Amino acid sequence: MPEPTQTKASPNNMADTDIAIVRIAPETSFKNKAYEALKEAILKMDIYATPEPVMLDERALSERLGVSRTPIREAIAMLEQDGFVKTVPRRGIVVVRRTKAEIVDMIRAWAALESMAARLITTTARKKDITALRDFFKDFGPDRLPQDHVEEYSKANIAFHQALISLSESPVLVDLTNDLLLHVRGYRQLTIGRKDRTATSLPEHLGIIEALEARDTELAEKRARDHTLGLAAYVEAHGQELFT
Amino acid sequence: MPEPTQTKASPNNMADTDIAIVRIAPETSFKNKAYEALKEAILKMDIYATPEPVMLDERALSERLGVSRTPIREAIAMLEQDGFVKTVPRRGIVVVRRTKAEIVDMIRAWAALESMAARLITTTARKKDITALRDFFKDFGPDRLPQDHVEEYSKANIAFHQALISLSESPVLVDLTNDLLLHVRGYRQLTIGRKDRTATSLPEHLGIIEALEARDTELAEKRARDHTLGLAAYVEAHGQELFT
DNA sequence: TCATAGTTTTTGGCATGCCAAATACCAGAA
DNA sequence: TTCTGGTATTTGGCATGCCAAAAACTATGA
Repeated sequence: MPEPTQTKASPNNMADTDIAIVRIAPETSFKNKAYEALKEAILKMDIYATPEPVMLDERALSERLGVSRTPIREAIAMLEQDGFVKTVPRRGIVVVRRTKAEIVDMIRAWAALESMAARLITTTARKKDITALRDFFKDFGPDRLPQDHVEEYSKANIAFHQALISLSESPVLVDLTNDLLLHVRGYRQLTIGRKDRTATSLPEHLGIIEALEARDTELAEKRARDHTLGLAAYVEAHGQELFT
Repeated sequence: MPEPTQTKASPNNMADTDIAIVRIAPETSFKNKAYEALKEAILKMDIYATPEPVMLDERALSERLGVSRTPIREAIAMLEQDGFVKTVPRRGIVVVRRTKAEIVDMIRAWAALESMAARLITTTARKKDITALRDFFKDFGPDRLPQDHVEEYSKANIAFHQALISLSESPVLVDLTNDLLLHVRGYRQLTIGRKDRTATSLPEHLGIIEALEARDTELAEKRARDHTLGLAAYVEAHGQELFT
């Protein structure tokens, strides 16, 4: 379960000279530093490139990061909760590889969460915030097609989806989808062949925005859901060769 | 992110005398035992009963469980990933209390996932499995009203929802909702005043089942969503006095 | 009595070292 | 050369002990 993303400042009213002293920087521990470092490293590496499973070594990592094994082990335990690694007792720590079915499954869950976000947005978000979603695609149009700038469009795409979810004002939806995205994105071959999907993507995005602006709850929900379910179907249909 | 629930037996074909030797019991480590024990303890305690935050002590726990602090700390790190506890550097480990807004938010996410499950079920589940969902409520009817046996109905209720999600054959949906349920259930005052909601619950459940049987994807999704969103609205409206 | 400086205690963070299981490696026999 | 038994090595699991920050406590003085 995700943490609430916020770090609420305690509203305790002290004396009159209350200068919003929140509490000095928690100086992130080695454990957390190791967690972040390992997580980033895992997301950066291309897990699906090699047929052999990717292994991690506690001692090597501790040496690499300049800390003892203890904080490393705690970080590994956290990553295992996230589902990024799996430690096998006297064998080693292996970076988890997702099957196509699992990726598709995750995208479906993502679709569920995003459609709920769309639903909430129609009832609470401000008009200007909704309209601002168009800016993510302002560099694309009939004269500058997304399919001709796949990499760039891909970034705008992800930014759009994250901004969309954020508009729901729901920390749980935000955190859950971010977690899912991390897993799905790790499967970067998703980029391959995305070209033929990119063409339909932009109009669908705009359709979602329009429904949101119209405060059409049911339509916005449906469009958001179908759009992401479309991706799931695409991966399911065109992804087999990408998994060993 | 949740682990896939399965523990797939490796299908490596050895010699001819392959007697399905799967791999001796992994003998769960102290770390995992501690994790399970602490998790259960946290879920069992009534966090919202006292106004003071509930604290945990590493040393006390290690003594209590008869292990050293190391596996305890690793278990704590895992629980922190789950969002059950929060360790504050030189202060202690505090069991996280959810605000009403957070609980409502979680229920909404749950609604999203469950409606997607309903959607999937209409296209893949077997008729007999869907019909079997009625069994959870076979002990209730016009002559034996749910609101007269709230405790019993509550258990049937949860069992029904979990069985429903399972029918989706989606490990991700199952794991995510289970995680959410653990947090929501911890807020056990949810039981209070549930009596007036129980009356409408049963018909709604049956309505969901009917839509599933009719393979009406849209209707099943809508009914599942609205049912759980109804709970969210209920908590939002009637739950303020339950949070300090 | 109350404020304050100084001391002790508590508490999580972390380094170290040993253990046993699993594996890799190697020499000797067939 | 190949199989086999045994030994060295690797690897995660865990116990221990010390450290510094923060809190609790105490003695001192106005």
